[in-house]
Amino acid sequence: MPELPEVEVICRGIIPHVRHARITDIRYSGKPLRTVVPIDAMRDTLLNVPIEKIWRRAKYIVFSFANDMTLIFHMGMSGKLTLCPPETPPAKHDHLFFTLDSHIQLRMNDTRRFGQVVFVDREKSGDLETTVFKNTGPEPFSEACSGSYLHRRARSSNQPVKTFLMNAHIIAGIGNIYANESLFAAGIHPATPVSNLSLYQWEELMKKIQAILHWAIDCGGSTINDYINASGEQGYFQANFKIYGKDGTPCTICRAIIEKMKIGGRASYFCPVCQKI
DNA sequence: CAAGTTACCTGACGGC
DNA sequence: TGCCGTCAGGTAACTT
Repeated sequence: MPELPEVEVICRGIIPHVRHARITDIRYSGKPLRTVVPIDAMRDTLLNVPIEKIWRRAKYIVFSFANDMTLIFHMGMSGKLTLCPPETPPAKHDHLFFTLDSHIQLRMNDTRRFGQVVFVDREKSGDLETTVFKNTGPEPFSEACSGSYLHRRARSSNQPVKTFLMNAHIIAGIGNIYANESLFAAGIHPATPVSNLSLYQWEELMKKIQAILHWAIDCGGSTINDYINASGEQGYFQANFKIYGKDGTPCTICRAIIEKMKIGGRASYFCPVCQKI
């Protein structure tokens, strides 16, 4: 599921059902996630406290409570937040169950358990950007995340551009799929050393990144309405993949056969004609 | 010290 | 059928 668009879709889907609600009960499967689940702190401080605000930062979903405590979820490779009636039997890999006073249950399901839940105490909650997110790069839709910003960060590096885009310390929210798709849209070979790219190329790439992320959110958004009923909910964007997973098939632009290579240990797809180093 | 590798975990898939 | 290796949308801690 979870790159920026998927996390954004989950977030938008749960907001109407969760905002202003209070958690009345928290249960935990006991299975370890990527980091220790702060079950005691959650039970001690969050029960019956209104949830004030829910938003996305990078690939994280942040819940802030009326008592200034904050809870942050990361979905890892396979995590989801789902809503269901509280009496719904636990599904395989449901790990956290938050019963709400709105007679709904928010669940975190995560097959591979690379996800995490971070509890942030009152003292640090006020300034997440300088604590939890101090090493997280700017949001792709923000002013700070411009072509010139990327150009500057790339100056003294020979990293492949795809690895650079997937580095959350440089720019937030881009994973393997959207790195591949954005580079195809921009006509840039994923192995291109970042120092080779001109300011103009960074500006064009940044526009493609934003357009593709917006498009993907809109596609996922079409399933938001029935999110509460959704079992195995999916966005539509995979129907629009132009390069990810398309090795061996013709490029939609030039009909050349799409190739696959590993870059930084991750599957990378490119058109050998349209994407130049 | 930038950049490559490993570790965390389950499940799906292909080859034999 | 089943056993094995490989791979999967992320990230941080390692090593080189």
